[in-house]
Amino acid sequence: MATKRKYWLMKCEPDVFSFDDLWKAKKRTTFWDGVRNYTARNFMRADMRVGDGVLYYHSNAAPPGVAGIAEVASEAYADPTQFDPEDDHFDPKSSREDPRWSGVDVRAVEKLGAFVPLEALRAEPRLARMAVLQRGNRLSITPVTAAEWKVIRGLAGLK
DNA sequence: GCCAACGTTGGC
DNA sequence: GCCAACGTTGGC
Repeated sequence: MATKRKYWLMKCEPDVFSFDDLWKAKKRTTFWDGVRNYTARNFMRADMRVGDGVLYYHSNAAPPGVAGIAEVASEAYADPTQFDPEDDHFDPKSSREDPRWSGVDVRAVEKLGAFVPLEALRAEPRLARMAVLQRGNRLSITPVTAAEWKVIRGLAGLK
């Protein structure tokens, strides 16, 4: 039996790579590089599966919020930026034999009827326990429950 | 293993 | 630009 589909929220700064950028990308797909947090990395390595749903969230934006629907498009594999001394995400302590950091491919699958600002997420009682809304949360990748996924699709004008 | 210092995130 | 909250680092 296939593993149950899971859901995630992934943060990206739209000035760096917005949902529209992803939509316009080749195959609407990009490699999610630059994750340098062990919790987020472990989610990708251990828990993400191809086909999992992704809320594409714009952080450090005005306003911040959910900007699109995407999906996990590959298993986790080594993030090449960790090996590149010229890259901002270079990690001198990582090695090709035992890469410290991984990423996954992410594919845009659906545009929203309406952008869902953070303010609207906070205003929805059914989302009160959502991981990304908890105090002080800075994780770039957080789990989303199936119920939360459904509520947010509703807020976005999708069925 | 503790914990202070430091760097980063991200909303405002 | 500010700053609270957090994760990581490194001295001990």
